[in-house]
Amino acid sequence: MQTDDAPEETPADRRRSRVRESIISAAERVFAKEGEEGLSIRRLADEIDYSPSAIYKYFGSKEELIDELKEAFFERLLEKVDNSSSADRPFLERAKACVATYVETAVTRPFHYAAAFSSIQNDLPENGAGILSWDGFVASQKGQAFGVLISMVREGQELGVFDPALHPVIAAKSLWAGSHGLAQLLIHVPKFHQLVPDETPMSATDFIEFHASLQIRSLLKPAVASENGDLSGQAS
Amino acid sequence: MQTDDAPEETPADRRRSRVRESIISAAERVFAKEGEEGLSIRRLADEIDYSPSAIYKYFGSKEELIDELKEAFFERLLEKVDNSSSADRPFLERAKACVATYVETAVTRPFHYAAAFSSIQNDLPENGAGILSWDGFVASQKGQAFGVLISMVREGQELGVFDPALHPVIAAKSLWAGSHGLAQLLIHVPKFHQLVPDETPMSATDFIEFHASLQIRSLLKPAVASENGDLSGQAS
DNA sequence: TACAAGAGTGAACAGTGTTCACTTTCTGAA
DNA sequence: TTCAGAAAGTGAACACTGTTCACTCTTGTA
Repeated sequence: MQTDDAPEETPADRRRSRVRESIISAAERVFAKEGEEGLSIRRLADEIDYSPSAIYKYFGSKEELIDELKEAFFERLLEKVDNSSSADRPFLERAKACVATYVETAVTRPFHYAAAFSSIQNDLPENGAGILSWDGFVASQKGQAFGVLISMVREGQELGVFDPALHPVIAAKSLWAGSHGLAQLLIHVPKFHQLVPDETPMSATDFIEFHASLQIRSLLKPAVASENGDLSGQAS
Repeated sequence: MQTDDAPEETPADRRRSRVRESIISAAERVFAKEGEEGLSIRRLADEIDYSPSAIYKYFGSKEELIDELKEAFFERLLEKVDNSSSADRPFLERAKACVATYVETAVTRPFHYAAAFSSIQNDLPENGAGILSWDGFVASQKGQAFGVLISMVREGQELGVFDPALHPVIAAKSLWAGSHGLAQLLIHVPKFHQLVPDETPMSATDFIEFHASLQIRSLLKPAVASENGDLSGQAS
């Protein structure tokens, strides 16, 4: 971002961004495998043959570095979800794929996804308006991915398959909650998807598919609900 | 637990468990307000007027201490959910209340709830059978709360309101994912529940209620789906 | 009263993120 | 080409963290 809009790019600039990139890619490698716990500045410095303090010439803090990893991840996530929602298929299939893709991508990089929802900021009661406005939110990567969901709900309503009584934004939030929850449980509860008493194990993909179906079903116009069958909950 | 089944309780025992309790309660106080980040052994020692190393005479590690806080929290959570699901009300109301209570209780102690789902253990591919068996899972506090959901789904099916085609365990997992997701988003996304473009803010409680309704609706037998109306998504 | 078990302590270890004075390297203008 | 100044890079240090360990002191028991 800061290299593109610069009118001139000197060799020093290129050198700098190359070092910066090497830090990022080393961080990405370690973080994807071991998460925030395994990623220490000293270790990172070791891997790229610099001193720990050198890293602070490129990133203000460890948090800033990790934020960049998370943002890049959410960019990929948004892209994938966006693609899956704009494919050339029947609407209900696309809707399901949209939710499923979100969960699948999240699970691909568990540490990235989990870290993005790890910090708790207790909102100060003084700033009554709230730190996070709607506009600020939709501008973020998270918000953009959320925006895809909203338009999906709207489309479903226009097509007459989704319940028109639902507020699109609020329904989308429910959808997001459901997808987020499944992703989190798959990430944090070891064998979540194949956790059953009797011997009918299910693949993660099948479970994601099933969950997506259930979620979409909850939004259907009551009249058409019966037309969307096949939710036996068994792997096909 | 270890004090009750002891045949004799000497004054030393009482003294010991009193100190232990003071550690726990100080930890609880700090953790509830500031989470894992604010809770350091040295600070805890300061608050109870002991040396840091003294704490290790009572708890093997910081993690062990926090685990106890989390377990106590999940005990409360289970109790509340259990109560709400066994109240004397129409089934669909109870079902909704069950989900809503889970989310509300989780949000009450955000740090406890978030911490319970914060560690990622990459399951080693060698132990193919999986670390977490079904039996081991239902024995845990999390598993017990999950068990309540399963019986709720079963009851709904027996009453003929829930889709009999659904596998109760798998449907319950979807339900859990949805509830968990909402709780997490309410905790981690600052103004999640009142995040709307136009001027129709919603209270957290109302949103939880709405989400619970949607979730229950996804399980309804297709035929009766139309009987359960009023999901406009607006605060009442 | 003597002895052993337990409670409690202070110092230390190994680790963390971060800062800062310092040297080295590079670059652009005189 | 020279030279000032800005970057790049460094090592030592600071203030933390969880944890351990040899040590003292208190307590209960034989």
